[in-house]
Parts: sequence; structure tokens; C-alpha cells
Amino acid sequence: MVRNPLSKSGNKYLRKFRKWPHSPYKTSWHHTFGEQQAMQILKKATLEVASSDQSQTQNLRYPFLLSTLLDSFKAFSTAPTPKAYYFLIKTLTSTSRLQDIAPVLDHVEQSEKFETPEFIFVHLIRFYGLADKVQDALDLFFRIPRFRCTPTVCSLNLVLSLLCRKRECLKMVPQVLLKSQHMNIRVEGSTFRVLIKALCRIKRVDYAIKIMSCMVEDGYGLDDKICSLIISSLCEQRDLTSIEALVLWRDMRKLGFCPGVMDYTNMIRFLVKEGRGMAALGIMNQQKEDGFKPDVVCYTMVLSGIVAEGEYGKLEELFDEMLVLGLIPDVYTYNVYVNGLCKQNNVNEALKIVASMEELGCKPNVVTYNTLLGALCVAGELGKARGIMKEMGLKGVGFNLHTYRIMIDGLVGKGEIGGACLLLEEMLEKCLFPRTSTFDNIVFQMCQKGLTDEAMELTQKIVAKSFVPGARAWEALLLNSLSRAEYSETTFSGLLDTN
DNA sequence: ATAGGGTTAG
Repeated sequence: MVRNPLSKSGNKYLRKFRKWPHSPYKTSWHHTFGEQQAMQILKKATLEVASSDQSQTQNLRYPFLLSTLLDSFKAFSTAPTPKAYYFLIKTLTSTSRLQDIAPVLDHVEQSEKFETPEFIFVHLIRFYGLADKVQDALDLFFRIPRFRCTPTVCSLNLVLSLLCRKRECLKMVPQVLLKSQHMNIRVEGSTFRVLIKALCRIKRVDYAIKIMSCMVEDGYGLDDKICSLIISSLCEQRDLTSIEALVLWRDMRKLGFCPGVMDYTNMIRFLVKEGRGMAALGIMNQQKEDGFKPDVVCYTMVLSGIVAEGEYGKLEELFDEMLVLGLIPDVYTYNVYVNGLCKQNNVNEALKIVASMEELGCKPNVVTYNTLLGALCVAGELGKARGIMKEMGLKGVGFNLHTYRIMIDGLVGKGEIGGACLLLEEMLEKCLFPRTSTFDNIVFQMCQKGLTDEAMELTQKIVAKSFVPGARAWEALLLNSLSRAEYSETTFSGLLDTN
């Protein structure tokens, strides 16, 4: 086959194939020379301005640098080039001389004839955005055609991302999109991405999804990145329910979305957070069908969701499955499992698991012990609970706020007010404060047992530490002192009657 | 290679 010398693979510099005609400035050498000379003068002037007092160099009619630009090009009989203006504007923005930008723009708009390149506006709009001048950015965007420039999706995307960054500007987005159509800007997939990204960032996932549907309806392909972005924003939003999220997930998959490991994880986390453990299990099963092996964290999340939903049958099954897959449970996983056993009132099995996790080199932590303590208190086995506390001390696992609350509530529940008070003292020494209901219960029970003075003393002590007892505590104290007063009053009136 | 995940509430 003979190669056609004039084919597309031929010399692209031949006039016939040249995409753009040569700039008139570049066709004659003296213009090029003039431009270079003028630019040098401009750059020199810029440096001088930078090192001098700005107010001294202000010209009345034009900002100093603009008149320098005009004068120097005039001196070389050359028309100022877009490049020169770009340089000028970059200088003004980098030195934050905002007040000088407007006259330059006015001049380019009214006195120059060239087609202003879009990147000048892109630069300025970005600058306005960084300077938090969204309105200026927007005004300039709409003004672009007056500079003999046809704006493209570049400027549009930029303006949109600025608008999406602020909640109060969001409402302008539809208007801008509409106007951009009149400006003959062709919206692209990138525009949708900009909008969706910005909406996810400000946690308006509902809007992001609406945009995504528009995108699909308009025939743009759905890309995995957008899906991932939306899925990863599910946890931090409140607009979408778990049911809606599941529908979304199904629809995305129908449209060809191929989830990555992080997508399954994010979806599972959201569902578990919403109390949908079985639905989370469904997603993890999809993950396995899709050929990804879920890791320990995924299993732990699903296990905790299943426990929260009370699906204990699945708990055993899933824990075993995890072991079969060769995953090593860590302390988080064991804590979920132990909690599941405790929820089933199977404390003995829970204790066995804790013993075996130690044998396997996985040290129980304060969460593990708190779980056991809670279960033992519920079962009324305070003695065993005390044993666990002792064990914690021996193992060097410190008590935290939960530990005290669980134990104090447990002791109060059993009427062991003395022990509860000792623990309360201990936590106050560590600057830990009980929750109101715990404290109120202690006071209430002390009053019931006739320990009114002690209850009063305890209340005074904790109030001195800026703790505010609840209504129940005040009521108990008040009723006690009232009944005393009543007693003395009846005695008194009885005395009066006899008189 | 890393993070992520776990207690409780009448």
C-alpha cells in the first residue's frame, strides 16, 4: 500500500493540516521582536513596583502597570498581546492588588480587539474563589462573552465548584446551569462530577444522587468513582435512610457499578450504623460472590450488626465461617462475640471465650471486661463481678467511666449501697462523674434506707464539684426533710390543741 | 502497608 504523503500521518506543519492559523504577531519577525521588548519592560516595571511603595506609583487614569503595558507596546508599534495581559493579571493577583484588576478588565473589554483566551478568566475566577469573592467570580463568568471569548466547560466547572462550596450559594447553581446553556456552553460528564463531588463534601447526598440520576437520564455513563464517592458519604448524612441506600446500591449495580473493597465496607458500615445487620450481611455476601474476601473489620461490623438485631443464630455461623476463611479475630471481634453471648444471657460461655482468647494471645481489654461486668450485674452475680474487677486490677486493665457506671448501677440494683458509694468516691477522685440517673438512684436509695444525712452530705460534696443532681435526687431529699418537718409540725399542733 | 470495627441507655 502506497502511503499518501498528504494523509493525516503526514507533516502536520503543512498549512493544509494546521489546526490554527498563525497568529498575526508571529508572522512577522519585527512584531515578535517588539512584543519581546515590550514584555521585558513590563516585567522590569513589575519588579520595580514590587520593591517600592505602591501608592507612589499610582497613575491617575490607569493603574501603573497597565499604563506601562500600554506605553511599552506602543513604543514598539505593537498591539498588546493577550499574553501581556495574562502576565499583568497574574502579577496583580499574586500581589493581591484587587483594586487594579477591574480597570485592566475594562480596558481589555472596551479597547482591545483580540479574542481573549479563556485561561485568563479561569485564572481570575479561581483567584476570586480563593479570596472568597464568589459574586465577583460569578459576574466575571457571565461577562466572558463580552471579551470576544467563547467560554467552555472549564470556566463553568470552576464557577460551579465555587458555588457548591458554600451552602448559601447552592441555590444559584440551577440558574448558572441555565444561563450557561444560553452562553452555548456544552455541559459534560465532568460538570456532573464537579457537582456531585461538591455536594458529597457538604453532606447533601440526596442532591448528589439527584444529579447522578440526571446524568444517567441524559445518557452520560455512570462512573465508579462517582458511585464510590456517594457510598462513602452515606455515613455522614441524615437525608438517606437505609432502605433508600439499599435501593441506590441495587440501582447502581444494575447500571454497571463494580464496587471495590472500600465500597462494600462503607456500605456495610452505614447499614450497621442504621441497625440493619442482616442487610449488611447481604452486602457482605455479595462481596464474597463478587470474589472479594471480606476482612476482619468487615466481619466484625457485620457481627455487631447481627448482635444488635438479635439474630444470634447467625452469630455463631458467621464467627465460624470467619475462622474457616483463615481470618484471625482480634480484640474487637472477640468483644462483639462476647457481647453477643452476654446478650443471650450465656455468661458462662462468654467467660470461656475470654479465657480462650487469652490463651490465643489476644488480651482482653477494658471493653471486654465491661461487657462481662454488665452481663454479670444483669444476672445478679455481683460476687463474680467483683472477681472480674479484681482480675482487671491484676492484669493492669484500668477502670473507665463505663466500668464504674456498670458496677454502681449493678450494686444499687442489688441494694448494696455501701459498695456503690465506695466506687462513687473512687471515680470522683479520678475526676470521673456519674451520669445523673446513677447518682439519683444512689441518693434515692439512701433516703429510702433512712440514710438521709449521708445522702445530704454526698450531695453537698458532689455539688461542690459542679455536678448537677437530677430531679429524682432533689425530690428524695426534699420529701425526707418534709416528712421530718411534718412530724414536728403535727407534734407542735398537737401540743397547741391540748392548750 | 494502613485504617476501619467493638461496651452502654429504661
